[in-house]
Amino acid sequence: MPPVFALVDCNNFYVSCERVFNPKLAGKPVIVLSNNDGCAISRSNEAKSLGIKMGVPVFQIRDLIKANGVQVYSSNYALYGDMSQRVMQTLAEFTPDIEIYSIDEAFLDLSSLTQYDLTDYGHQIRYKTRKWTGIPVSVGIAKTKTLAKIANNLAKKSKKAGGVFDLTSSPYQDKSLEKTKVEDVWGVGPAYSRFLKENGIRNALQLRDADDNLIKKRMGIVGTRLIHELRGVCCYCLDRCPPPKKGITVSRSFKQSIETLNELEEAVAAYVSVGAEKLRKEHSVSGVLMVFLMTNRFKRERQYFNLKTIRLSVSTSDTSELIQYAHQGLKEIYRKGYLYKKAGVMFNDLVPESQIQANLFDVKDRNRSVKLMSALDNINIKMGSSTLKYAAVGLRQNQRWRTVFERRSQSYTTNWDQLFEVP
DNA sequence: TCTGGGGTCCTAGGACCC
DNA sequence: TCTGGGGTCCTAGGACCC
Repeated sequence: MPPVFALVDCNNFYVSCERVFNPKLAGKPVIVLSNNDGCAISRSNEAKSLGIKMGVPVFQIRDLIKANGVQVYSSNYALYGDMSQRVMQTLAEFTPDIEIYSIDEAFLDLSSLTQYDLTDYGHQIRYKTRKWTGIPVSVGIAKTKTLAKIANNLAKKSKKAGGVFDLTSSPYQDKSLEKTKVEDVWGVGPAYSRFLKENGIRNALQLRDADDNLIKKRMGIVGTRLIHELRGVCCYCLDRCPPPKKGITVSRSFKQSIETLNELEEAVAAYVSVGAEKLRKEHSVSGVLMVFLMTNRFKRERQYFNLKTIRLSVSTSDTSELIQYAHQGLKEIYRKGYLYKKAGVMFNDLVPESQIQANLFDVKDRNRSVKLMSALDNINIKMGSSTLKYAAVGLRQNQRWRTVFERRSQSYTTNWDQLFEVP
C-alpha cells in the first residue's frame, strides 16, 4: 500500500483563535504579538495584504496599524494551547494514524482510505473542524510529507481549491511544483535558498529534477532526502507517538534592561520554576543545567553573552535544588556594569524519573523532595498556576523583568473567572 | 522608547584510545 | 629522508522548523 499523507494546517492559527471568541474581528486586519508585545507573529489575511511581515517589530508598523485600524492582541498561550487540543481531538476522529506536528499542524496517514475520493474527504475534515472548534483549516494531500506541505500551500492560495488540494490526483503535478518557489519548500531556509538560486534552481520542480551530487555535496543527507520526497519517494514516515523531549528551555527577554544580580536571580528562579514544572509533567529529570544571560543585541552598547553548564551529581526535577544550582551558575557569569536584556535556563540530559542514578555521597532526602513537588504541582493545578511559588522569584511590586501582555484577550476556555459570556 | 521563544537533526573536528 | 591508522565519543556550530 503506497503511503498517502494529509497535512492539516490551521489558517493563521493565533488570529483564528481570537476570532472564535470575538466574531467582530472577522474580515478585519488582525495581528497577534510575541512576548512583551514585541513582534507580529500571527496575521490575518487582511493584515498580510497590508504588507505586515512575519516577525516584524510592532514599533516599525505603528503608523500602518493606526491608518488601517489593525486589531492588535498580545499572545494568549493558554487559549491557543487549549484550542489546539480541541482541533487535534477533532482530527483524531478521522483516523488514529495522526502525528501532531506542531501547535497548529498535524499529519494524517490516509493510505487505507484511497478507495474514497480524498478531496472529498479533505472537505469533510475542513467542515467538521470548523463546525466543532471554529477554527478554519487547510488540507494538503500527497504521497510524501514534503509534497503534502506543498499541496497545503496551494490549498491556501488557490481560490478554486476551497481549502483542499489533492496532489495525488491532480493532473497538474509538475505545474504545481513549478509554481512553488524554492524558498517555500519545507526544509529550504535562507542559506540553502541562496545556494540553490546560485545554481539556477528557483522552483520546486527544478529542485526535484536537480543533480543528486550537487545537492548531496552542499546539503548532505537532508538534501538527498528532500529531493527524494519531491519525487514521491517517502523518506519521512508518520510518527504517531513522538519521542520524549531531549531538552527543555525557558528564557525571556525583559521589556526593560536590568542591571543587578538580584533581579537576574529572581528572573532565573522564575524560569527554573516553569522549567522544573514542565520536567515533572514529562516525568523526566535533568542531569545538566545551563544558565545564560545576554545584553541587547539590537543596541550598540557593550555586548556580553555568557553561559554556564552545570553537571548535576544526581539528576533531579526538584525546583528548589535546581534554583540553587542556577543561582550558583549565574553568580559566576554575572558581570557588573552591563545592561541585561535576556536570561534563561536549559535542562539537558533528560532521563525518565524512574531511571535516576543514585550517588553514593548524595545527602538529599529524595523521597521527601518528590512528595513536596507533587504537592506543589497539585495545588497549582487546582488553584491556578503560581498559586504557590518560591520566594526566590521575588515580590510582585518590583519585578521589572516580568513579561508584559498589555492587550491580552481573556482565557475564555481555561479559567473559570474568564469564561466566554453570551451577551 | 520599542526587536519572541522553543525545538530538532546533521556534520566537522578534536580528544582520546588501542 | 623521515612522522600509523582507525574507531568512538563529545561538542560546537550550522541549518532548519513552527
